[in-house]
Amino acid sequence: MHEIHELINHWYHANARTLPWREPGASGWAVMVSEFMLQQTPVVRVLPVWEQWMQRWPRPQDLAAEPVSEAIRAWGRLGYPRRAMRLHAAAVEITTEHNGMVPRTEEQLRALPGVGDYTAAAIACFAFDKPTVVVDTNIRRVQARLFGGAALPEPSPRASEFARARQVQPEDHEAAVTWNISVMELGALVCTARSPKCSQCPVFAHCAWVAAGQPAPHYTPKGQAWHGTDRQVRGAIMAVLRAGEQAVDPAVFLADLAMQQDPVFTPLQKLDAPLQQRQRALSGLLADGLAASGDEGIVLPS
DNA sequence: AATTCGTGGGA
DNA sequence: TTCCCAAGAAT
Repeated sequence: MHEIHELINHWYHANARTLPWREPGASGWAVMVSEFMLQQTPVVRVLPVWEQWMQRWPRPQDLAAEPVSEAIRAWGRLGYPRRAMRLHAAAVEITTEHNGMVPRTEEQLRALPGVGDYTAAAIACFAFDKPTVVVDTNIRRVQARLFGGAALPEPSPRASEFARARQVQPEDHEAAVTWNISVMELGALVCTARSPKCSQCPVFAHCAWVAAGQPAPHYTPKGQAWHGTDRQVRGAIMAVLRAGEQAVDPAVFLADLAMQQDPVFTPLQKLDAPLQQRQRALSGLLADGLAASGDEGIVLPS
């Protein structure tokens, strides 16, 4: 095990990507913002948005001083805009409850909106050098192969995976901190979900999956439906709200009106969704706080 | 515990 | 073109 630790940590030092939130001077807030944006979103798409975000709101209190609508707009097309809402709420909480300082312990981080087990462990480790047990989709996949001999991890995270992750963690504090990011990076760059680059793997000779002859997955991942879903409609509505400067008449969202020539409405015009679904999607957004009812129509929440 | 929640690039 | 899926969280 000790040899595997050294091989992967050494591989990381030689092959890690240069990312702004990994720079030595990166603040806890910088890491936290990156972790929110990286939840289910690839690095390459996060990079430009993160840069703008940090430029505009270099501290939690800078974001907290603005309405949620600004956070949702600045989130752009990263997807899952509720993350922008939660990041803003977390910034407010940090400002009011933590004196503007991003908490350093997993427990305090975990209590913030939008921070689950993974994100709490990740921030504590990457920003504050705590030897936490970080378990993300990359780490789950690497460990499923390397130690479990399986092609893929279980469809959803299990307690046994967390237990194994803790079990294989280096004892040394500094080695453990590096291990978290190293295994994650290995999963992102080499031990990928589709067509892993085993020829480049530093622990090829130790891999249980390779030793087993690289068996196929014992299940087939179920795809994520998109066309015709409420999410698609919600996305179109949010795109209109983000792009527009003023309130939008609810009727515009709910009916196939001959909408203005304004290109702002093209996401809706390209939509082929029945009235009932539009209604449901809009209601959902209002209920989630991603949209609000203003005097003159639907607006981003203030 | 199973679902829901955006988006877009690559295979 | 269609399908996969990417540093998850909340319910």
